[in-house]
Order: sequence, then structure tokens, then C-alpha cells
Amino acid sequence: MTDSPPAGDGPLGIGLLCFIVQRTMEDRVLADLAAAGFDDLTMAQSRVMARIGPQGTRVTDLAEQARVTKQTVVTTIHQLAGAGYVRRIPDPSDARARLVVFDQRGLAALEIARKTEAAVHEEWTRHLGRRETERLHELLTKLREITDPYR
Amino acid sequence: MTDSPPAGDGPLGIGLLCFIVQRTMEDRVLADLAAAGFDDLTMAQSRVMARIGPQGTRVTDLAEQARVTKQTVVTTIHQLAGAGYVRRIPDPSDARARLVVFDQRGLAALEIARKTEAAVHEEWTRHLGRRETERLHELLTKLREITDPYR
DNA sequence: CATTATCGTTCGAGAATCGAACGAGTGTCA
DNA sequence: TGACACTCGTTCGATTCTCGAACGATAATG
Repeated sequence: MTDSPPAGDGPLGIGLLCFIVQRTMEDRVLADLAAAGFDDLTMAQSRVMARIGPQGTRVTDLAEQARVTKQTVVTTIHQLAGAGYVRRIPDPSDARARLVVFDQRGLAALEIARKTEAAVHEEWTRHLGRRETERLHELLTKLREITDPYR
Repeated sequence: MTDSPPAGDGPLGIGLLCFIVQRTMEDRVLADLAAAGFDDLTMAQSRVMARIGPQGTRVTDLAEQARVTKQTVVTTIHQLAGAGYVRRIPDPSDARARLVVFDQRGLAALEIARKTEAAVHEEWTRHLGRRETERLHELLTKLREITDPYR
């Protein structure tokens, strides 16, 4: 029973509520990406790609952030690279490592994703109110301090 | 790029933050279940089982709540039934449907899951404060109004 | 320099998920 | 009542996702 079991008829737990919110954002972004022509992106690929930083990110770090193993990331990055979304460059600071960076197609997709995310955030802000949305963001950020093992 | 892309170095989006929180709860519950002897439960199985209500839940409803297809739920329920966690009874109100209900082993697992969830919530409350945790819960519940298509 | 740890990778297998289609039962409405 | 469209759970087949184990190359430690 991963997450809060709603087997009781009481209110949903925070974990389950977070699932709903997170999944909604995922679906929205993925839908908009598909509509914009990036219809070859899967959810698994998207989840990994979303963790790539502007200066590039190591496979190991991507795995930690996305909560999957390195093997999974390697596979996913291979797919993304083949589709022109990312490419790998040597890490200047470590000859063992390689940095996964956005390629042209990836940057274009990133732009769409950013816009969608902003739009969804706006929707949420309209529903909750600006002040309350900020509060929610603050609380989640504070909660991250003890829930994100890789901070 | 499912979820908020942190490619910018700014703060994480609400979607991504929710992922971290939700995943943490999932991991904790699953770990405690495994430690309590329910080590045959996978995350996918747990996610579906967590949606079973006290009076039983239809396959279609489980699919909607867990955000997977009916086929996936059928497969998962088949596994869970084989392991003694759930069983299927006819739905009195609809001869087409069947209700998935907890079996003995499922109830035992549910108890563990409930305890763990409560313990994690307590941890979070200690970190955020009682008042703030309630606020977080309220905000997420309110956000659910527009993010849960199957409410 | 020797040893230990980390990085990315390959291989192989298992798990998870979906699309399409179907029989059984329900709801609707002329 | 009867015809038609819809829903429910299910099966089959295929694809995707994910992991465990292991390895060479490089880094860090002493």
C-alpha cells in the first residue's frame, strides 16, 4: 500500500494528494509536448529529461533525482540522444563521467514544457489565490528538506 | 519534460516537489511492509491496492484512481489475489462488475501501511509544525478539486 | 604505489503497461 | 417490449520500463 491508503473513507493523505497533483502536471506537459510535435516522448523519457540542468547533468545524478537506477537512465538517455533531444559531452572535471546536455530538439521541447508548466501554475494560482499558492510552494519546499535524500 | 523542468537553476516547481514528497511516502511504506514480512509486494501492486475502499472497489475505478488502464489493474489484481491480499466478489448492484476487496493478508498489510503513513505524517508535522502541516493538507485538498479528474 | 570507490556501460531477464478486441450485462428510448 | 449503444471485466499480444550483476576505465585514499 504505497502511499496513504484511502481504504478508510476519511480524507486523503498528503502522499496521495501529491500523487494527484504531480501526475496532473505530468500529463498536461506531456500532452502539450505531443501537440507541439514532440509526440515521440514517453513519460519515462520525460521524467529523466526534466532533470537535466543547464550545464548538463551526470547519469548518476539523473538517476538519483528521477529515483531510478543508472542502468535505466543510460537506456533512456540513449533513446533521447537518438531522437535528438540530448547528447553527451565529456565532463571536464572527471574523465570517468559524461555530462548529458540538451540538444537542439531538447531545448525546443524544454521551451514548450516551461510554458505549459507556467500555464498550469497560473491555473492553480487562480484557484488557490496567489498568496495561498506561494504558501503551498513554500511548504512543499520546506518539506523537501527532509524528504529529498539527494538535495 | 514531464513535470517542472529544473533545467533552470531556480526553485523547483510544485509538480516536481510533489513527486519528491509522494515518492518518499511510497518508499517508506513499501520498506516497512517488506520489513513486516510483506516483501512480495511491488510498487505497482501497492499503488493499486492503496485505492481499494473498505466496501470494495471496481476494477474500472481502481484504474482511474491509479491512473493506469483497466488491463493493467486486471493483471495487478490477479497477482494480488494469488498472493492472498485481495479477492473478488460480485457487485450486488451490477452483474457486469466485480468488487475487489481486501483479503486477510491484505488487511494485515493495510494495518502496517496505515501505521507507517501516520508515522511519516508525524515526522513531517514535527518538521513543519502542526498548523503548517494542516495548511499544507488543506491546500493540496483544495488543489485536488481541479487536478483530480475522477473526484 | 596499492587499494578502494565511483562512473558509465553492457547484457540479460523480469515486471509493468498498453492497444485491440470480445462476451456478458446494463441503460436508453422509440 | 425490443433494438441499439454503452459499460464492465477480461484475454491476448506486443512494447516499454526497470533492475541485478558484472566490467573496464578513472578517481580518491592511504
